[in-house]
Amino acid sequence: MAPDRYNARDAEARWQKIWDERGIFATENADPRPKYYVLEMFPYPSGRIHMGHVRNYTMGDVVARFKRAMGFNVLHPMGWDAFGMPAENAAMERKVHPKEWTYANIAAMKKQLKSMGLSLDWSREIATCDPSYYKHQQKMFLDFLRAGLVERKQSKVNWDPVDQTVLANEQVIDGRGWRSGALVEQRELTQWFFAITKFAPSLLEALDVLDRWPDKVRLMQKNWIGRSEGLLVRFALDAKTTPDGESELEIFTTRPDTLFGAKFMALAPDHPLALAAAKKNPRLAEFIEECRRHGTAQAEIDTAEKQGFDTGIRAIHPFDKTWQLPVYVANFILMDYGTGAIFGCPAHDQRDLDFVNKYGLGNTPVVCPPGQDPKTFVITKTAYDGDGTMINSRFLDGMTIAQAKEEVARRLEQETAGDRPVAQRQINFRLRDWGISRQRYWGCPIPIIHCDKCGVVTVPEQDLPVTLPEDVTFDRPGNPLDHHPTWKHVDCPQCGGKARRETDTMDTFVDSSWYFERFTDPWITTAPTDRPMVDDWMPVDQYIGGIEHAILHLLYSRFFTRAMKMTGHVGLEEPFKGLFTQGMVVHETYRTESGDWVAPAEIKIEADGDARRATLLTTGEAVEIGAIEKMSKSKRNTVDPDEIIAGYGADVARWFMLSDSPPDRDVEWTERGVQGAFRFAQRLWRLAGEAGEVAKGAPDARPAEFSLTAMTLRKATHSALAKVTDDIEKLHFNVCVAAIYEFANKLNEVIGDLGADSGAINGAGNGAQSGADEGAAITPDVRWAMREAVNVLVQLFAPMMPHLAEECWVALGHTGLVAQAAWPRAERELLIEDAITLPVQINGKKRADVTVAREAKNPEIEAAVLALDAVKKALEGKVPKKVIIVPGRIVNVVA
RNA sequence: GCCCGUGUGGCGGAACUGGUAGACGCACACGACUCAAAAUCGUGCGCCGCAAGGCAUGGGGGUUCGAUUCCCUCCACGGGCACCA
Repeated sequence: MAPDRYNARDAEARWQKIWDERGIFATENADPRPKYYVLEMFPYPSGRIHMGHVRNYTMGDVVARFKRAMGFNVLHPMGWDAFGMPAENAAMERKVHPKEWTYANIAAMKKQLKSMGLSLDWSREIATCDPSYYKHQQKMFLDFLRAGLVERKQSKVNWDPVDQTVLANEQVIDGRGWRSGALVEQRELTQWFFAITKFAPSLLEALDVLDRWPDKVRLMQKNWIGRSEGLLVRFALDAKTTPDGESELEIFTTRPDTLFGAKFMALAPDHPLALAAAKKNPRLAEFIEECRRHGTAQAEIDTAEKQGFDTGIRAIHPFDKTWQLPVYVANFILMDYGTGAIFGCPAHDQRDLDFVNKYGLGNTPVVCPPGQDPKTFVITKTAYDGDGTMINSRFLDGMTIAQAKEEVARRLEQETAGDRPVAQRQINFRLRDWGISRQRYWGCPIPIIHCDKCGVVTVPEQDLPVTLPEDVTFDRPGNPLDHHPTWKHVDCPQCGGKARRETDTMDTFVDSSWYFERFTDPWITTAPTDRPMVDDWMPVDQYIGGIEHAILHLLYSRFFTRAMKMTGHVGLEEPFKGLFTQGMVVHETYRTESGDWVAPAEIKIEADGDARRATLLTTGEAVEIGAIEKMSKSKRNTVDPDEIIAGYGADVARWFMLSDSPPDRDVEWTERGVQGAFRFAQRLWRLAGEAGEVAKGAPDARPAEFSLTAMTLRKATHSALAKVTDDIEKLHFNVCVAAIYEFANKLNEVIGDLGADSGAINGAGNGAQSGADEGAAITPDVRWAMREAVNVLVQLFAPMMPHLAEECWVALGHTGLVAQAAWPRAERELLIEDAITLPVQINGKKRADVTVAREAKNPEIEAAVLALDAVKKALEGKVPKKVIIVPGRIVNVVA
């Protein structure tokens, strides 16, 4: 007899050890079964897992265990996104080496992950900070460079003058460095870039093919890539007015139709023509300097007024040589989009309108909204950007916008200036090249050497990896690689003369852009990937992670895979076939009267009628229960996975994570909910024991006939099985959980009914001889159906609560592991009933039910329905106007 | 400002392609067991109403025999982008 209570702590450690010893989750590359690659976004080794990890990895583990049971060769690996700033910060604050800190964290987190009972293949574990990993990344950098996918160019960056480093936009808070608090400067720096824009069309178009990605993420990427179709137009300049006799200005526009509404031209402050003009005009130079100071701080952009400076330069309208337009430098023109110059049509662009209203340049509407009288249509404060008919536009008048765009493009393409056409069609993207240079130590070194004679020289491949020096110091600001006394001083591989290593390292997003490909064969030392292996395993069938990576990580990975294809390292372009973005784990917040945040573990909550009261455990002081928010250290509303696992067990934590909310929405972690999950785990344990008793002595062979009780059981079994099978596939874990509860309730009910005959359950323990007497209520077919039911029950929850499932599996007399058992097949034909009960509506409101044979024809059903008292009463003897019968669904009588 | 999403009992949520709204869980109430508590088991639980019945999926309108589901409009909350020409 199994014990009454399930001891999670004991069982979980035991089963984890058994899985580990038998190596059942290590995946063979040479396996004839169909492959399935499930991957959760690998963690940054901060030192401790948090509840978000628990949720993420539980979901992936359910998929992995389910697919394994379905007969797939499942790849489910884990690794560490191990480079990054926190390690350097720890080095500065605690005088511990980044490497030491990182590996200690990895060890601690690995232990925690193991305690969750995840079915991971640890033999493929990788850490991106390991030279055996980043060596290949350096190799690919060189391959990309040869393929023209890496560029070195000047770019504006956020520069922290105190820490002497580049900051990402996210690290600039209110114009100040997040660590130093220093005012951030805009600096022009020479940086390494990946030419992601070369793939912009492909990255955009392929989004349509990613039909197993959330629409939301596809849309976000689409907007981020930002394609727009337009016309590149060369405006002639009045050379008398230009600083150095420049004769033309090229602009990009998506609205060539509005050319006759032009009132001015505008240049970005960094535009070459603006800079040339500034050399001869100190006041303009001052204006440009002013624009630069305002840079990228977002709050400023929000409120910044449109400002301009008339350069005195005059442009000539492409359709009218006598029409001159003033050329301004304006603070709202971006140098790195289009050509950094525009023509302004104030009537149909809000920014341009704001601008002319400030400088008194006027506006002329050229698109008249439908139903408006062109004679009276005026624009004052609000630009019109809708559809309409062209007006005030000479040969374009009367056309639609689309016709006018086409006509302008056609005419200007034919016209030439010099020997080139005045205009050409162009597609522009918002996407920028990916700057990967970071002035940091704890990252992948860029394998480049700078030689005064030879210039930029690549590190020869036989010299890879370029490893990080270990003897570095963090006692002063700036890049420790740059400070290192010897590391950067090398001989030039080309001329042998004195040269310097590149001291910038790569953005950590590079590290995470191909780890999923490395997992397919992390052992190969001669290349980043083993082509047959990577081609077999990729793409990742199901990738699971947070929505916060919807753009950067996922876009970079899509780029990187394309670049790897181009350089021969993989055979595909899209790395992730299915993507799932899970919601966050949120928790109530608590604060004392003095306003201090208090952790959930420090308080006690009591029911007070319908309300709840919280008090501080230590002092009994009243605590206010606040909003439900994302778990964060600052609000102190975190719950430590370790404590939950120690107290309730990993299975309970996993179950609760899956049970309450749909996986793509936020889930609220509550003590009540965890206790509910704990109670259910105990209930399953008892239920498996009781059901096992009933199932004892069940015949091996499937009975030819099933009694009503047995059929009830079988229907419940296969209904639950069908539902859970379908819903795991769709990742609707919360619905699976509900179906398992429902099935467990049903099983419990049947056992209760059987148990009503005292002694029945245990009476027929040894089959035929005693079956005749006291065991009369429990016939062999019922025992057989019960055995089927309880086996299925255990298998259904096995992906979610794998330890408890193994424990039950043994108690049911199985010798193998449930983790290795094949998923049972749902006999869906059992779910088809002979007689069906249809709801009967009268005028769309449900009034009765009618039970008819499954194959009953419509006239029969109609007759049965019209014979119902409720229907007769409603019709009051009249003939119904209409009777609608939806087969197998519903009947609606229209009176 | 532009784009997108969400809105169902006290709470989390379910509902296939337009077909019985509220599965399942939590909370709550009552009962059983117990000296007692916990655990467990049973019953009830959208709102109004004694009942018959009526009203209910953010508000208003529409399409339909029938709308949580489709369309229009308004409101609230959440997310993304943010001077992209």
